[in-house]
Amino acid sequence: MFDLAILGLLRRRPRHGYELKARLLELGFARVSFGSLYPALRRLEKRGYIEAMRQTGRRKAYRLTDIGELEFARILDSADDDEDLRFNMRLAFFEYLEPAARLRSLKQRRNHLVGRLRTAQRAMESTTSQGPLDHYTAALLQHNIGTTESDIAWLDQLIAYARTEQATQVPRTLIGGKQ
Amino acid sequence: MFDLAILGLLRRRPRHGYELKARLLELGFARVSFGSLYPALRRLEKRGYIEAMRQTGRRKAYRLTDIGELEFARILDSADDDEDLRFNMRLAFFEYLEPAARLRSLKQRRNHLVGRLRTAQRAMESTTSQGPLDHYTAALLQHNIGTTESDIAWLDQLIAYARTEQATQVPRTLIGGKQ
DNA sequence: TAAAGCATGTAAGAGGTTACATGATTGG
DNA sequence: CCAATCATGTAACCTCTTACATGCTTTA
Repeated sequence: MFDLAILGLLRRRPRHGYELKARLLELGFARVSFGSLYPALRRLEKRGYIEAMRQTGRRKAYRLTDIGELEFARILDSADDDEDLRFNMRLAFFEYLEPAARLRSLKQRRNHLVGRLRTAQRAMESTTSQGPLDHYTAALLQHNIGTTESDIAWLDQLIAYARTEQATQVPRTLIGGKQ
Repeated sequence: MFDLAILGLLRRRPRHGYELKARLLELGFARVSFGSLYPALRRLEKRGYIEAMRQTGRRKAYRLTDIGELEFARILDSADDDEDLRFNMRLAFFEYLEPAARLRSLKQRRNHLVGRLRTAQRAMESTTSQGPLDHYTAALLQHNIGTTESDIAWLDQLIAYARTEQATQVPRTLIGGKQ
């Protein structure tokens, strides 16, 4: 789960485990325990994606290897729109994705959320039709709908931005230079 | 993870596994696979919290036992504010919690979110101060702050509602009947 | 009667959680 | 020098995921 986050943070510069945890917290990934972080680091090291470099004292900084960079690019580009946290992690490293891939990724996520919104709305209708809901269940369903709508609106902003990025880029080919 | 949800849905009435999945989807818990649902059902059965009652054909409906109801109450009342999904699940079954416990639970969750908001704001400041962020990371941090603020506002509404519930209740004791 | 959808189940493997254990470094 | 914090690590347990396998029931 943290593979993407770890590789992404190490891509910026080498860091040790304890520091990684602080960065992850900043990015909004609260529940990261050392019991999962350190095993994850060793797993990634065993697979050759990262390399340990002893630092002062007990510290053990890791740096991203070449195949680690490839693996990072692979995970970053693989569609994974079902889980919110996973999408957010990918977004945190969007700078390493090329503009066209960004746009594709954002659109896919949007589609997914639209589907989720429909599900939520249908749930609201069907449960309401068979008798009045208790206040808290109704509040939850309504909140599900509201947050999904607001997430879609947010994505629309990101999509609009991504489009301008593409438009300002020099086209790779002279054909199909659609702005 | 689904224990609370399964027990809560079975508390309303007996259901079979396949149906449980549909109800869970309605409540907004999208990622529930049969590979986790059926083992969970047998786990709960082994512990005596639910009982199977064969239905037509292959169907196997489960009903909540007495100790299952106790276990449900225990999980429902245990604080668990760190994970969003878990809190939402508890909220979906708030009707089975007594008003005082609801209010306590909502306040705890609010406190937790306020802490998360502070973390997010500090992250925004500290990362901004050391050079400009790339657009998407900045958008993510800003979005973290925004959704947390909006969740707090939502909780404030729920807390206000919970207070009126308490106020309209007949006080259990004549002493301390603070409205 | 064949296809699609309903319904349950198992096995292997990956990965997370909690709890425990240890050692280094810094500040009062 | 003691406490707090930094820093890493292990082990047992649990649960989830994916993939596979099976059989029933409805409807076209």
